[in-house]
Amino acid sequence: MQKKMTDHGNLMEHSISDKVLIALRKIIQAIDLNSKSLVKRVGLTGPQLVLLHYISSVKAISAGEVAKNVSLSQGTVTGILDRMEKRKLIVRQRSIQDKRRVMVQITESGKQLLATAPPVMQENFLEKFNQLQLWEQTMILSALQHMVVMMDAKSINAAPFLSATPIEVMETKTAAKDSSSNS
Amino acid sequence: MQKKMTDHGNLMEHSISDKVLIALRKIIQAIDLNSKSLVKRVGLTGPQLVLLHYISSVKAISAGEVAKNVSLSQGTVTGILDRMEKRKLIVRQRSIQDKRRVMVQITESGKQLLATAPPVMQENFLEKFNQLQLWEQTMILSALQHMVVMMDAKSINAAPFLSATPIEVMETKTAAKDSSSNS
DNA sequence: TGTTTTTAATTTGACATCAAAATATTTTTA
DNA sequence: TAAAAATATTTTGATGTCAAATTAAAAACA
Repeated sequence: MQKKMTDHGNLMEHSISDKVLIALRKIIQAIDLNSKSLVKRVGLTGPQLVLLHYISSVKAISAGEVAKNVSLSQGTVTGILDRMEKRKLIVRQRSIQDKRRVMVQITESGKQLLATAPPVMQENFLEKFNQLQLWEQTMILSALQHMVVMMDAKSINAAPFLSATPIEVMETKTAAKDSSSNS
Repeated sequence: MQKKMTDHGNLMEHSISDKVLIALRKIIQAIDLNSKSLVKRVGLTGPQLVLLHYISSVKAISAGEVAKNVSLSQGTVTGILDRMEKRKLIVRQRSIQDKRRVMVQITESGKQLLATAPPVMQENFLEKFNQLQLWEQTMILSALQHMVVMMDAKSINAAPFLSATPIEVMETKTAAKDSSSNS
């Protein structure tokens, strides 16, 4: 009666892996909630903010590069850019050298909005996290990274949530057959 | 010139908290990818599978209870149920005692599908996780739970991803008043 | 009894997300 | 040069997600 069945409380015994997944789910929802709250506070969703940050960190970049660097699919990025363009936070312009490409740039009003925007991640979280002892931070990180490995998340090359990590414009030479793309 | 900081003080190089967030993102994407791969393998998405598991574990349950127990919003559940009903994996039926409520039940073909379905979470992950030493599992769990607290995830009461943990209709709990819903 | 409030579910509208298909434009090849 | 292959983006179609609005019914109230 205590092991596999719940008599009437929802307190059935979860296995550790169950608990892990529950925690994971809560984290995911927290992130999602934060994105929704961002909309109200800034009028931008989390993903939009991530993209905008990234775009603002380089002078001009192609849509595909953006997608790669924030690790979203091209189609997803197209949609997000659409919305941001409609609101004049960014501009798109076909490249003249290569008319397949679409270059993206942040606008003045995009910059302004960005200036007033909170970090992508909950300030709340960052504050608390940064107050932890270094060993604690490290432990959490390593636990998460262990999770990543176990979940066999492909090499997703995810960009961070909050800081717009450039990756350096690289507009000069993307072509050719660069063979050394290992990491 | 690349070593500077952004306006908001975010480091260009990844801080630990950045890395935490990157890891988190990868985990989220892994979960999502798994859901997408489920569709191909079983024809059900992750959320659908979670719901179906849950529904199969009780004789009949209202849509709202389902939502509560898998911690999704009512509207979300309505949509998922719509799709599953269309595919005859479940049936919906208005309660006679209380015509606001909609009772949900799994069908035979739902059961059959479920029987062939893999766990909601990557088998891959579970296998690896369960091979870990207990202390390692515990450490990971506690790290995640620490994250949850820091993210101030409201009490979400999330149901586990994979095991359809009943919660057993909990009729006695909710209201002390009406006791005439014997089913 | 009738009115108000509460509750359950669905609808609506907005967003994110992906794979796959469709377009447009190089680049490569024959 | 013309045809084929590769690349960059957008579209399409399906799903999930939520809050807020709506609809229906029950409960509380006066």
